[in-house]
Amino acid sequence: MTGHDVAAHAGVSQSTVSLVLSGNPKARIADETRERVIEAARELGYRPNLLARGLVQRRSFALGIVVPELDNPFFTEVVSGAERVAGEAGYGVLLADSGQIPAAEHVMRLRERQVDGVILAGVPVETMPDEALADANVVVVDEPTGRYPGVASDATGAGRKAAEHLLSLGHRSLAFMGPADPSYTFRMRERGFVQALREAGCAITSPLLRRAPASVAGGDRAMAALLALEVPPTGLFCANDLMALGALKACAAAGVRVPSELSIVGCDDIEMARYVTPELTTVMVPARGLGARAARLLLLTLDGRDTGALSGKPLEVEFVSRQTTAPPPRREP
Amino acid sequence: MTGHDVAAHAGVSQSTVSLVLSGNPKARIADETRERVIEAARELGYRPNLLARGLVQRRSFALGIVVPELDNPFFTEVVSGAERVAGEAGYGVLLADSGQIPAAEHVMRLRERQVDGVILAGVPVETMPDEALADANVVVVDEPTGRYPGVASDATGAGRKAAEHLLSLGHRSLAFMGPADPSYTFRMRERGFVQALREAGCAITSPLLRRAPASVAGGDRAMAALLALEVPPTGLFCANDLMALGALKACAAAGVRVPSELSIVGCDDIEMARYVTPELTTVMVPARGLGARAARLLLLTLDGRDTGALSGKPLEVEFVSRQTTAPPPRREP
DNA sequence: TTGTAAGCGTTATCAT
DNA sequence: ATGATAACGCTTACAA
Repeated sequence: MTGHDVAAHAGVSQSTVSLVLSGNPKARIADETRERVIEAARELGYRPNLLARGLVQRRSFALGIVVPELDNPFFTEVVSGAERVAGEAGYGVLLADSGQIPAAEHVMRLRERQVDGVILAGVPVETMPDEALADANVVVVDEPTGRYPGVASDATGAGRKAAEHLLSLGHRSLAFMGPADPSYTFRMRERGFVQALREAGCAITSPLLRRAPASVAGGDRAMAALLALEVPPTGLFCANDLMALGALKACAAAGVRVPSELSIVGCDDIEMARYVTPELTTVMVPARGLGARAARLLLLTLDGRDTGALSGKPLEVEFVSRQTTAPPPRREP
Repeated sequence: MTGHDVAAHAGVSQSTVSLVLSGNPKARIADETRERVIEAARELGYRPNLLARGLVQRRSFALGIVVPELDNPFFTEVVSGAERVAGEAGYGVLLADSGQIPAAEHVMRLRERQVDGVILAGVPVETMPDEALADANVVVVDEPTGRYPGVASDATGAGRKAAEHLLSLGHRSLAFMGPADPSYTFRMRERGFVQALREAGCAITSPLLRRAPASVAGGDRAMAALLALEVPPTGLFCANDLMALGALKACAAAGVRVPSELSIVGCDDIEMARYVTPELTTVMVPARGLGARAARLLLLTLDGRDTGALSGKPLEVEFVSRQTTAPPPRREP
C-alpha cells in the first residue's frame, strides 16, 4: 500500500495524494479531488510510510529517551510522562535502558535512527563523550548542565523541606542517607538538607551521613548501620523513596518502631510511598511532570520556538506528610 | 555525514562504502580498500541513516511494544525484558502506552513507522479491529489467542499453587479478588484457584469472590468489603500483587493482623512484594522473562526461523513463601 | 489545480 | 574488485 496505489485508485498523481494527505497548508486542491483521494485512501486502508517521509523531511517525528533503569519507578514515571506528551503530539518514542548498553552507545543508535531529539534522564551527562551529543537536540532531566537545556526539580528545596519538617517536630539528632555517586540531584537534596540543619544550628556529624546505593537494598543496609550506632538518630532523610523503603524495612526487621522511635522522610513520592505501612512521609517530586515537561521542551525546540518558558525555574516539590514522622521520643530519664 | 562523504574521503564510490560498512557477506572487497573506507568512516564519525536503510530493505530493525500502563510494575518488567533482548540484537524499541491513546491506534502508528513486529502486553487483543493487526508480526504476552503467537505464564498453575499453599496451612474459608474485565490471565488465575479449592472439597461462595480493578486501590476496596462480611475469610488470593498490597493496606487500616488473622497471597512477585511489611507471600510470574521471550520469539519470526520452541509451553510460575501467610486463627471457643 | 521530476541516504543488481 | 544505476515511498519545487 503506497501513495501510488491510492493515486491510481483515485485517478490522480501520487504527488496529489501526498499533497492532500499530508495536509500541506500551501496545497490548493479542488474539493472534489480531495474527497476522491481521501476516500480512496480510506478504502485501501492507506498509511504513509514514515521512514520515507522522515528521509525526505529529514526528521523522523520520533524522540529517544534513555534512562538508567526502568525498574526504578521514578524513571518509569518520567518515561510515562514523556511518552504521553510525545504521543499526543504524534511523535514516536524510542526507549533505551542503559542497563546493559552504555548510555552513549544508546544515544548513537538513536541518532542513527534519526530521532529528532533525545531526553536523558538519570544519565551522567558529564561522563558522556561530546561527540555522542554533538549538535543533537538534547534535554536533560534533573541534572542541570551548562551545556544542554534541561528540566529540573527543586532538589535543594526538597532537602530543605525535609529538614524543616523534622526540625519543627523537635528532632535534633538527624541523619541522611544517599548514594556515593555524584548525581546532581541527590547531591542537591543532601545539600539542602544539611544546610537547613546547619542554619538551625544543628550540624550533622559524619557517622550520621551514610552512603549507599539509591535502592531499597541500599537503604536497608544504610539503616542497619545507623541502627548499630551508639546513639542512633531520631530522624532520617533519605535521598529517595526507594532508600526510605529500605530503611523502613530494616527498622521493621530490627523492631524499631516508626515513627515513634524514628522518623523517616523519603523523597520522590513514588506510588509505593502511599502503599507501605506506615505510609511514607516524603517530598513529592513531579517525576511525570518532569518527563512531560522535558518532552514539551524538546518539541518546542524542534519547532524552533522554545521561548525559554519551560527551561526556566525548577519544578516545585511539595512536602507530603504521612505516617512515618512524629516528634522524637522523650529522652530516657 | 552521508555515505557519499565517506566515499569522497576514501576515494571510492558510495556503493563501495555501503558494501564495506554494511558487512554484506557476498561483498568481495580488497583489504586495502576496506581499510581505507573504514578509516574514513571513523575519521568522519559516519553513522548510517537507518531510515534510508529501512526504506530500501523494507525493514526498520525496530520493534513496537504496547502496554496498557507503564505505572504497573508488571508491565514495566515486561518492557524491560523485551527492551534488553531487542537492544542486544540491535533492534530499536518503540514504546506505546495505551493510557490516552487506544491500543489499536498505537499499533497503526507503529506500523506507519514500519516496525518489524509488535509485542502486545496486557492489551485485549480480541477487542482490536482485525485490520490493525492484519499481516503484521505480532506476539501477544500472557493472553493466548488462536490467532497470534504468544508467550504466556502458567496462570492456572499460579492460582492452583496459591490454593494448595493456603489449603495446606489449614485454611478452609477462602476468598479471591480479581478484576471484572475478561483478561485471560486473571481469569485463569482465578480458575486455577477455584478449581483447586473445589477439588479439595472446599467451594468458594460468591460473597467471597470480589471484583475490583487490579490495582492497589481496587484491592483496598475489595478487602474492605471482605472485612465487612459476617464471617470474613481466613485466607485470600489476589489476582495480582497490586491488589494484595491494597488488601494489606486495608487490613492495616482496619487493625486486622496479617498473617495471624488473615493470610494473603498475591501474584506476580513485583519488586515491592519484598519491600512491604509484612513481606508479601506470592506466586512469582517471570514478567521480565515473558518480555524477553516475547522479543526473542518476535526476532526469530522475523528471521523466519521460529522453531516453535519458544511459543511452546507456558513459563513456569513459582510459589514464594514470605510473611503474609500462616495457619488460620484457632476458632473462638 | 494538478502533474512531472528531482531528490532524501541507503541497498542491491548489474556491468565493467 | 568496484562503480553506475535503479529502486525504496515520500515531499516539494516547478511546470503545465
